[in-house]
Amino acid sequence: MLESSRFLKPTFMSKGYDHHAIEAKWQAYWEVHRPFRAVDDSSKPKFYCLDMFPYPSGSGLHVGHLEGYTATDIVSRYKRMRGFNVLHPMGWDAFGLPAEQYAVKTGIHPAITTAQNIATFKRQMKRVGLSYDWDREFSTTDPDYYRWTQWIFLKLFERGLAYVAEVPVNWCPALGTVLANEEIVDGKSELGGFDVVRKPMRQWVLKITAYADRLLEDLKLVEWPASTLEMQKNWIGQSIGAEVEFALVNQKGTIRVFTTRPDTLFGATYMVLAPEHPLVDVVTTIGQKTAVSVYRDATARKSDLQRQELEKEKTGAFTGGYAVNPVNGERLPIWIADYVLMSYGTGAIMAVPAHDERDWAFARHYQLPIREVITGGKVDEAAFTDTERGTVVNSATADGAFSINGLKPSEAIPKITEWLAKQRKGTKAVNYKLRDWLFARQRYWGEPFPIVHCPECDKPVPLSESALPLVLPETKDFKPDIDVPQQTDSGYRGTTGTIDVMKVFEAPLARVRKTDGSLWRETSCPKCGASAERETNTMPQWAGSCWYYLRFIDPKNSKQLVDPAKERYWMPVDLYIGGSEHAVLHLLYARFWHKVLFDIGVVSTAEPFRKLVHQGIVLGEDNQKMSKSRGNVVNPDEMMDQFGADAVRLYEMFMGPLEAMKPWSTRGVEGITRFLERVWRLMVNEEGRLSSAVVSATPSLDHQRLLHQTIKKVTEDVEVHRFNTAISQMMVFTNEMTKAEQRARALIEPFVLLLAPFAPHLAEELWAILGRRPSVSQQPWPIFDPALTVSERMTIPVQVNGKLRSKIEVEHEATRDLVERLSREQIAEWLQGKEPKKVIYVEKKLINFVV
RNA sequence: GCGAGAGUGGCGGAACUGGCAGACGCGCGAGACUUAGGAUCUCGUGGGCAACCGUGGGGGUUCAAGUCCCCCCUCUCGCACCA
Repeated sequence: MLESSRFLKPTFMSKGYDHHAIEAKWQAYWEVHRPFRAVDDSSKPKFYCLDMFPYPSGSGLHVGHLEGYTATDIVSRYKRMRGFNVLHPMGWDAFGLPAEQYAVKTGIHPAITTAQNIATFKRQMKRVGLSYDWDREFSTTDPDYYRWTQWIFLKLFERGLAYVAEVPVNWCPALGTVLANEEIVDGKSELGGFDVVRKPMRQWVLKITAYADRLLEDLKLVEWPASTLEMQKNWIGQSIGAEVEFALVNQKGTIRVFTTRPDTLFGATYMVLAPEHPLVDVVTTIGQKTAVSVYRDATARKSDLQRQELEKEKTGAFTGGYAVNPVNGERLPIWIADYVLMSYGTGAIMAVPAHDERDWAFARHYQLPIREVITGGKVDEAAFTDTERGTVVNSATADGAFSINGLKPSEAIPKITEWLAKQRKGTKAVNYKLRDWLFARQRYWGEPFPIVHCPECDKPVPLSESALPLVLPETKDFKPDIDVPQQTDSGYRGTTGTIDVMKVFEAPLARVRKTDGSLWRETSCPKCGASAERETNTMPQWAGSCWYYLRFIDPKNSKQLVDPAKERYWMPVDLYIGGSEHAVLHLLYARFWHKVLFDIGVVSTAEPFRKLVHQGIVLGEDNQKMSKSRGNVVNPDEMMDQFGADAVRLYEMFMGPLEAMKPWSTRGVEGITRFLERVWRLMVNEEGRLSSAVVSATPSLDHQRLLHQTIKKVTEDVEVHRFNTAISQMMVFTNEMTKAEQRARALIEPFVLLLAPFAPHLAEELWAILGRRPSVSQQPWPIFDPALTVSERMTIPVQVNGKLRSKIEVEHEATRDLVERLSREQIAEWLQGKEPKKVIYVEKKLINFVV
């Protein structure tokens, strides 16, 4: 145990500011005294300040991580000094593919690499001086944690929000697993960039679509970046329109279509079904059978990527069948075409080529009629899709009982929708782009599903809550399969010859044997006792990060996911900082789970994260994205070796606005080091003792003003996360104080407090040198006197015709008359004796003579 | 194509509701202290000899525009046949 008296004496140094010694000393102090622990039963106001917890990769922290972590650390330290009870925790999102792929390659168990990586991350974080409450640390891979992840899954299952379905999935042969839509970028896996194929598969799916409306609506409740709100809205993709029934000609049945433009119903000239639509077989005539089946086969062979290729010609086939337009009784030919997707809306559309670009292109290609029902465009040349311009025409029933003619499209839409509903020909309808969330992965390193498949019960049976956690069994066989396809330039190839990319691998858990030699998956049904099989898929990495912010509130609770009283005290997260790459994935999934937990009474808030900020990407010195191959990766450990943690922290914040993408500059870190050394010399002499320049005398009024202006600027900037300008103000203060021969304690001490959240090690040491007791982090934040933030003299720019011609200096209380009189003297040569047409004086700002 | 954000010195970036463009830092230049300086300190530093010109380009509103309005260009991010 370190004796605390050690921290009362300044570290002796012969050569000025020694960041190594100072940082080691104060990190040891914090380790012993734990000033950053959050207390649950506090009467203080709370502040929950959260970082997106990292996946502990093998390469350690990078400077991009540090940007966000430093920002939340400054806010946390600042809020503590402002009297808040701050919860600032850290943990590990440690399930996932990289550790498992490493295990496949090396045979080293993912648990081992994960533990090593966590140790590295934690060491680096402590070295940066991040003020986490380490008592609350956990990893998503801890059985005590994933027990509750499994528990939430059971709740989802109970409520019918987790179900097994045979759905077309994104199968990645190289990774040997299915992927969520959100994990695919441009037809390739987000991780590794491997090709993904579409195939039907029996899978666990979470019914996120049941929450689509609330996920959209509640975006109003949060303070998030506009771009992120926009991305979530787009991803949810709500569109409001109508469903309309078209009766088939000469047979029973109707085609139901979804349209956002019911106002163009009278302009429909044909119908299109998705090639997979079940009615295709019904409507296809004998004569068209061959053409239809040829087209369907061709579509089935196409990958999603091919099918979605842009600028390609629209293709399709006529089925021979017809449907009736409910508003005018017209017979419309029914086509199939792959531009209509089975997965959206009803998988069928009414085609209005005059007012829809896709229909227009298709009609052109197959020479189908184009009928204009909204004037205002040139439908021979292009589809006219505007809803705010143009007038509806040719849109009345034959008997004249109903008409939308003469209306603007945006007016016609609600009118015809209402009429369709009354006539029982259609209904108002809302559609979402959002699809249900494919939740299973055929992997080892993830949370096992607390589910048993029982042949007797003939359905998935949940484990009881008391059986949790269902611990991930031990194995040495992590491979997705014996033969994993390798992706080459010419497509997939197996390691043992040709391979079927459509082959489904058994998940590794299916092969795991217990010590007695039996298979892990062999078990008995919790419901009927019959022999049954465990689910062998595992949950995706997103599962653990969906609710971790709740566990930090009550990390050791063995009875509940979180204690309700503690949850009510700490939630919501007040500030959440992390990368924008999670704008849809993690942030949408977490919001979904949170709403489910809200519905079952586990949480008290509708939304988990009140304020969200994305730190910008840190580029290499060459202005390029940091990457190993470019060799421009900046290593935080090396930077800290050279310049110290405080300098790295300060520089991270000084680079530019938190949200902006900006390049690293080692020269810039040097500049920051010079600033810290100047701060040091402000109050410490050559021998490392308190400088004789530091005096107890009352500071001059000018210096007091500078201090109060600095307190004001730093305070306000920290509140809105503008750390770069806060630091620049501290530099201004330091530069001014450096010039002064006498530096009053009354100035220096508050300044050290301002510096403390930014450069905590240096601030602790300076505080000690000033003879004060630690910890500086527990001192109250300085308060500024507004009266002292304004100067008593002010400089007024004098303009003639808006051009700066002179400046005058006057008392703060100077009257307009005085300012004008003094100004006229200054700019006499510009006025040349003439009387100005107009004189504009902006109080305490500027005076402008118009001649 | 659609949506969001952004274009300011040699560089990173400041500039509250329209009111001194370029704070602060880097770099650069000069000087001081020095045996020495890649340490430190001081001063200077948008362009132009100047009148003047300068916030991506072009119009406009205004006494006054980086900031407001219209048109255009470039870059970044996201979505992408979503009916």
